[in-house]
Amino acid sequence: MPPPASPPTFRPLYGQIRALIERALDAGEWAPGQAIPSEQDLAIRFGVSQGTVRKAIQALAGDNLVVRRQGKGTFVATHTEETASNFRFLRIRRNDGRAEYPRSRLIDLARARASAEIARLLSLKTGDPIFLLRRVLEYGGSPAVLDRIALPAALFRGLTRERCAAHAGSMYGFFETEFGVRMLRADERLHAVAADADSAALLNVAAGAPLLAVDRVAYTYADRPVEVRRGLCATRREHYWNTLT
Amino acid sequence: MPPPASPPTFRPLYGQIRALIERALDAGEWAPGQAIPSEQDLAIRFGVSQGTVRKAIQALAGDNLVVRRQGKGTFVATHTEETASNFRFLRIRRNDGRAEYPRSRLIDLARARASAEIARLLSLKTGDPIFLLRRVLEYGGSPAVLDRIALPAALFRGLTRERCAAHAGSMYGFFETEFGVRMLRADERLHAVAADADSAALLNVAAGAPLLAVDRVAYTYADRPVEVRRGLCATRREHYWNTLT
DNA sequence: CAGTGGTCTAGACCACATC
DNA sequence: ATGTGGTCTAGACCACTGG
Repeated sequence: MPPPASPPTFRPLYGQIRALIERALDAGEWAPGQAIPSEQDLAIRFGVSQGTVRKAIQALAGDNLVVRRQGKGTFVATHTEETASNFRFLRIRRNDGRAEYPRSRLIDLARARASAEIARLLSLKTGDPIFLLRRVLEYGGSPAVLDRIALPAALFRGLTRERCAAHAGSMYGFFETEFGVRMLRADERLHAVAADADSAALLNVAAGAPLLAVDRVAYTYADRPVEVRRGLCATRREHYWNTLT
Repeated sequence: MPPPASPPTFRPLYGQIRALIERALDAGEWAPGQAIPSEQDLAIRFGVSQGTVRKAIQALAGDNLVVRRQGKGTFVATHTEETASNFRFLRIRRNDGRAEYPRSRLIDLARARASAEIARLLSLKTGDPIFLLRRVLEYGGSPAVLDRIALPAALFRGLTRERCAAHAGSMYGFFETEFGVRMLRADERLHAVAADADSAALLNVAAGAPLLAVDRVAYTYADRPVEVRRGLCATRREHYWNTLT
């Protein structure tokens, strides 16, 4: 008979170093977009070899928590760059293949209290204060996506319609810069639904038209959930893309 | 003035080794599910160090072309295992979270000629012979997905309704075992559409009901396209899931 | 027990960016 | 010239598997 399933206590050194660096990132020791110390410096700091630090950093880079640039250094990942990292989590593209980032238009912003469902997804208690905001993404002036976004009020103190509307780029860049909330990962579930009258008007489609509903929960460090959103996408000129491996 | 943009000719050694191993995989030197030679053996064969072979193999493992198992060896990836690898490319899950693999039911199978669109996607010429098949995926006896699948006839000689219906598991396991065609990667584009009468009947929904349309092109080694399919999913009890990083 | 992949280290050198 | 990350090597040892 086999032994009674001894716990898998083994944890490689580079995994522990990775956790230490990740904790430092979470604590804000280095700002988004800024360089973290060199491999050599971190090796001295943690008392391990450079190769072990390298494996730790490469694991972090694999999860997009940092970005490595040969000859320059390793940088804390950010949503605020001019490049594709700005819209890292945007899976909506134009059908014709034209590379174009959408324009965001705020519809409304309100304080509210978390429903049981929202509370569960955000690890809050039912009735905890949240923000609810709606916005539309437009491609070439035409509305394509209507997002309803729920945020824990505790993490977004001072969020106002004005500050929100003033920001041109991506939502997550805004969250990162203004509130220090960094989105690292998100889970999505997609359904096909019929447009209700309200959404249909905002998306400029007929009521009842088929829409792509994208339900997302976004997480920051240590898998703490910090956003729940539902996006409704009119897939006339746009689509949701994905690659399977 | 800077030099006129010399071509980036640098290619790391482990990348070249990776390409050599990949070519051997493509040539069928080792069968799916079987072990490839050990790192040490491959290092001798290619005249490089074990560490370089390791990096090459880890790159292949990262793309799911092989699977590494500590203490056992490195194995050619397969779609025919009892585990999750059987339905590696299936992104449809039940809403209630119950882990359940669907049952596949063949609707029909026909020879046809590639349309311009299909030919383009499969790198064929318009009019080249293809197979067109339709099947339904059922969860707990209820139809959830209707797939229309186009395959180049040249790669699937001898495909018949009987052989197709006889196979219980995943489509790609069937393709791998019976025709030696290994699906390695796929691109998907999702739209929301209204159900036509035919699809609605097969999916047991009302005509005009919103459906999730999943358009997929699947590739084998060297990015050769070998399948085009459109899946129509009634997302009542199921959804399409994705993780963003 | 032997064989496999996994970890850790140390050193040398390469490619890239900046000064 | 210097400092960064990237590659390549060599060797030692660890964790896991199966005979």
